[in-house]
Amino acid sequence: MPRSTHKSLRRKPKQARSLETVDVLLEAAARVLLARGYSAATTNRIAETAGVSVGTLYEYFENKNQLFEALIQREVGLIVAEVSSLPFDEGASVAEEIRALSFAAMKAVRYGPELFWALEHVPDAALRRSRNSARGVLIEKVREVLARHESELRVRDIRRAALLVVSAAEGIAINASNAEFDEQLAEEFITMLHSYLT
Amino acid sequence: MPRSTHKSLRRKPKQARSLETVDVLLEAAARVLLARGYSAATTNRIAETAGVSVGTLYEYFENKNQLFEALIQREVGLIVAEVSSLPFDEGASVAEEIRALSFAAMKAVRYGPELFWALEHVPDAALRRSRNSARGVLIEKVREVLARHESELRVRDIRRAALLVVSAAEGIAINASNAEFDEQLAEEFITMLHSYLT
Amino acid sequence: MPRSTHKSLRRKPKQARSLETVDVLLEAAARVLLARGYSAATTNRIAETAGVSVGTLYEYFENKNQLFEALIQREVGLIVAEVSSLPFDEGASVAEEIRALSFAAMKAVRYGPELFWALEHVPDAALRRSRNSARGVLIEKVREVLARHESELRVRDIRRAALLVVSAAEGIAINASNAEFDEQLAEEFITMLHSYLT
Amino acid sequence: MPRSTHKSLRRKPKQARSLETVDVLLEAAARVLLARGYSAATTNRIAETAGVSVGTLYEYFENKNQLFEALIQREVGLIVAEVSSLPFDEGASVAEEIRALSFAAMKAVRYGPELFWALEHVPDAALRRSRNSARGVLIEKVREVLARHESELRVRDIRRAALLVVSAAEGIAINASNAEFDEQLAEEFITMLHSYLT
DNA sequence: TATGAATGAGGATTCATTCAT
DNA sequence: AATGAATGAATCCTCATTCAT
Repeated sequence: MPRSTHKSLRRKPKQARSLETVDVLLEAAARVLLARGYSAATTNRIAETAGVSVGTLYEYFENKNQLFEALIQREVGLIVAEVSSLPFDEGASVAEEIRALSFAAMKAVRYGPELFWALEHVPDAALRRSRNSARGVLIEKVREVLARHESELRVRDIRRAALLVVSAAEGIAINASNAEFDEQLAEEFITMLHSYLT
Repeated sequence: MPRSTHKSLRRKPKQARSLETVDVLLEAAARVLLARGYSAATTNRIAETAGVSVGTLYEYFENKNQLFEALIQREVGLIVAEVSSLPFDEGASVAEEIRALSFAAMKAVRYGPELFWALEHVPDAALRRSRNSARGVLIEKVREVLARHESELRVRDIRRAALLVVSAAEGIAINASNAEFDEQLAEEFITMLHSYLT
Repeated sequence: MPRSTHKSLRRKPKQARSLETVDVLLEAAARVLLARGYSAATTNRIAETAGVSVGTLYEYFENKNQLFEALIQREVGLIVAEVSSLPFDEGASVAEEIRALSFAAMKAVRYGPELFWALEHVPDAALRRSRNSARGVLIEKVREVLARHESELRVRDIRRAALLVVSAAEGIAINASNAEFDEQLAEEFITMLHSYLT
Repeated sequence: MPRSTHKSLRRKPKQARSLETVDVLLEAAARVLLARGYSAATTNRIAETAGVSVGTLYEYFENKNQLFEALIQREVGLIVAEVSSLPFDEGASVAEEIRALSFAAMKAVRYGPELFWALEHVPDAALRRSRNSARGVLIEKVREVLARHESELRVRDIRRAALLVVSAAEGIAINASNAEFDEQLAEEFITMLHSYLT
């Protein structure tokens, strides 16, 4: 599985060092975002946290938004990759498949949902698009699973059901940072999906 | 039932005009927020949109955050009020009650969920609290409904179920601005809740 | 002895009430200046302290500077009046006369030298002039005293001596708010003048 | 002897250019202050006068007050340094020593006393402290001189005498900007001190 | 490639002043 | 005469971005 490809970088990283720098910057962006919030996440602070100069940051990213865009794409990419690489299990039930899907997605959320939450504060339409496209992938994946089990299901409009499932999951993820969220709530959610679908 | 109480204003509005001005400002803040996003929602722009001068804005609000704080509280207050004033219907089923609750909440979201989404960008902990307290009210309301119908339900932990229901609803509301959201999705959601709960 | 005449007022105070208002405003200006410093002495705050509206303040004073100008003139006027009204004592020695002069001036400084200090922060050339003219009066008065005793004195240039005496006194007055300043320092000052002059 | 130490700067000047910039800014601050007064000494104007951008000003100074604080400390430091470095002359009389001290202090007042006068308008307690500490150094220096000549003196309380001398000098310095101040007044002042002390 | 000093447009906020009531 | 809400020019300060070294 290839690492993220970091498209649309200013300077194409042909050397190992450059690739590292990009990752160090994204890492720093994530850390600053989580630790101090978006309004404190200045380019200078991120560069400093990354241990490079602002100038270097701008060698790799056209502007601040593109840095966050890249961060989102990296994190979203991880989720998509994780979900896409799920082994295809012929004999699994809908419940089992949805369950596997959910946990695969959760596992890929490296910094916790808080990072996504913080990333919402980035005021750029492009980010909205990135996020939506990630959701699109998830919805599609869920739709596939549902389609494969169509005969077992009560729901008629499979596309809509997938949309509903992913949206609901998102709502729960968003609140995951709250105290009351725990493993059991995740299980309860799967129970809900199960009783809804079958 | 008064529309809003306008607590903690800088200048206590004793005259009718002042009261209007506050509302005009909140209205303008909401409009600018929706139309141009948080980062473009400058105090000058909001004042201009409201048709008053910046100075006037600062007559009524200590600072920018307090303006948005007031906006959140007003909107959240509307939801809470709407939900709280639901007529108590002895004979209603869980499904009916949840349905009524959902639509009451939706009805109170005057500017659509987009406003709440945009308000998340306000970098102030107080806002997070306001929003969370609103969710708390909704969760409690749902819990009450569930408790009243406990015998009909399959779920054991009612508190957790309420949390799940509200979180899922939030996820759907957040995506409500997308094209695919429609009345039918809302109905489907209620179907999901119904099959989960009973 | 007439009260201050309050020249150059916007609205000529023909009625008792107006005259009072002016004094109340000057009083408030002095109090705010002493209590909170010049930068906190806004026209709104002064009016509020005076118990009137800003509008009223502007009925009586063209602008903020003129208010302070009037305050300075009032206070300086008191000093000048006090010093001018000193009884002419034929038989007094230079030392006695200078002593009397010093204490007369000190007595007239109603709010303490701190007010003059604070008034220095008013950024207006006109005020500098007011203050200087007050010094001019004092210098002239001292010069008269010295001239009357010319035969007893060592100093040749009486005008210069008067300038020196008043300037030195001013330096001591400015530091009068410091802890170490006390009655004895004042006496020591008079001793200094005495040994210098005779 | 270094000109100024530039402590507590925002950006530690590691390069020659930075060090110059700080001095250029302080110079500009002094010039603007003298030419147009405190209320016209805006950060933008000072930066412009210095030939740099506002941003640069804020690279080196946390805020406007700190800029003036640094200016005061630099100028006060010059006086203290000049006075402290006075050669110790065993055989000198009190009069000669005081004379040397006075002229040393005057020489160090680069922009004339007007700058100190203008700096009084800076509304910050820290500045008051800086100024007072400078006075403290001068008083101490004078006290030392007087103590060394105690046997020749009439004054009993040497500390108080030093306080009196410095305060009087300050009063004269403050008025030094007036037309009538000249070299002869300074000499007359020294005469006064001499006749007072011995 | 990397650096970091410099830039300056833009934003939040204040406050002297006005004027309709 | 008095009021006080409204005004908006002016101020301080930030931070994304550039560019000479």
